[in-house]
Amino acid sequence: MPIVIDGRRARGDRSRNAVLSVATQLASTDGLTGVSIARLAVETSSSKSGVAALFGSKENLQVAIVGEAKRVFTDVVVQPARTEAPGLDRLCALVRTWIGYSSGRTFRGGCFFLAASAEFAAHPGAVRDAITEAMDLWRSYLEHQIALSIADGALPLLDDATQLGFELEALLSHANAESTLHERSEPYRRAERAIVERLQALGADPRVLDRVRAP
Amino acid sequence: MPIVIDGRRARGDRSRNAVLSVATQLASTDGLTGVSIARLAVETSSSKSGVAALFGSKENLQVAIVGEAKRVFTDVVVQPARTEAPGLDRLCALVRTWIGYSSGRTFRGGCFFLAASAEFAAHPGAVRDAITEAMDLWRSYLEHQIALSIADGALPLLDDATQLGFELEALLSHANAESTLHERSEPYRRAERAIVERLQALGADPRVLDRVRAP
DNA sequence: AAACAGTACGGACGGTCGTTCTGATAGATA
DNA sequence: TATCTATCAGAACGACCGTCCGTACTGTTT
Repeated sequence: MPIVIDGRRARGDRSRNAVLSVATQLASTDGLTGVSIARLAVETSSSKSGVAALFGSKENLQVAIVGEAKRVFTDVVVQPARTEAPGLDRLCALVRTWIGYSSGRTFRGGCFFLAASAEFAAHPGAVRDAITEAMDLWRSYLEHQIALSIADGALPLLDDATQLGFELEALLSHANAESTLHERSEPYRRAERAIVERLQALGADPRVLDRVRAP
Repeated sequence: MPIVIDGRRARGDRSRNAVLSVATQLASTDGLTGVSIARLAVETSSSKSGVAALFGSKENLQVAIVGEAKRVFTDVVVQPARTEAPGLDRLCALVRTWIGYSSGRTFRGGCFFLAASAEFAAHPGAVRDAITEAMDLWRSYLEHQIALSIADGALPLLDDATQLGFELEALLSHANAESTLHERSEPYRRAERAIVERLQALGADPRVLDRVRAP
């Protein structure tokens, strides 16, 4: 990624980011199909053809929105957890930051990727590929921390990292779904509780609760 | 619900059902917003205004689609499980029939309600109300079977039926999401395994596995 | 037989959509 | 200075959308 010195491209990037900032929010509630170039133009006080020219096509725009959401997700969920040591500590931190990301409505409609993946599950193409690539990256990162926990002996009763990854993602995404649908925060408490009890059942330090709950 | 003897209404009901049958399939992949009256007219070889007249408005059509999906869900998931005794046996049967319903693609896009609820989570109104009502009914039925299991002493280590209901729904819906997104059936095996182990950890008869797995 | 109700059609309505073309402007390059 | 290049605005396009109107046909009710 070369540093942008071209004033024209710099201006374009500023415009693109302004549009994408609005677009990710819109897409989390109305879907990637629901966000229209015309509407983005109105909300950013620019012309429809101007917005269209910035991305070339609607599909390109959708891919760019996914990329922007991935950037935000990394900033809000992954980066803050890097202060914790790799392994179980960081795994708990990721659970904590993810719940904060979802419940704090970083995106108005809850987790962007859960909304987008449900929308595009049956629509193969560049957009779905971008979504699955981002989600696969997140899953592999989660599983890596689980694998490290096993290697550390922090989860002595677990041997299948992928299985625990599946269960954690299930609980977190269901909390997101229930919370957005019923506009309540109780589901996050239920997910927290299930995760803590599951980790304890796998032989984790009982004080794992304090690491999952927000400080 | 009076029996229809009016020939005109009977004809209308036949037309409505024909449209709804196509519409539920379409909605499970393209969303309730994505199914258009014009497209339904083409796919049912009738006129656009004819289809529109059958439902009055698009919102009414969407509510009717949810109702049709609920009917199908009851037929495919709830009814078959009624052969098993209330309590843990029926709970296991419901898990089994639900996995069959989702993995067998009763709806092309996987579970209709999970797709619809994700789409309408941020859109209050009659459609979302219909979705949540159907899902709440299913949840309460699931929780009721869990409560009966507790009362039977079949889950001696469990005291919170709602919590287990949350966990089961999380695992099942995540299997649906992963399966539709990656077009694989492995997630259902992971959900099965997690559910069986969870029930066993709560003190259920170890042979609970045979009741969850398809015969 | 007459009045009414429900289903279906063709057609037209205003609106939104994504895309494309033209031209103006600002900035980089030679 | 002259030549590209990237960002925009304006205008128009064809396609699709949901809704409404008038009309015809069928069946029910009185």
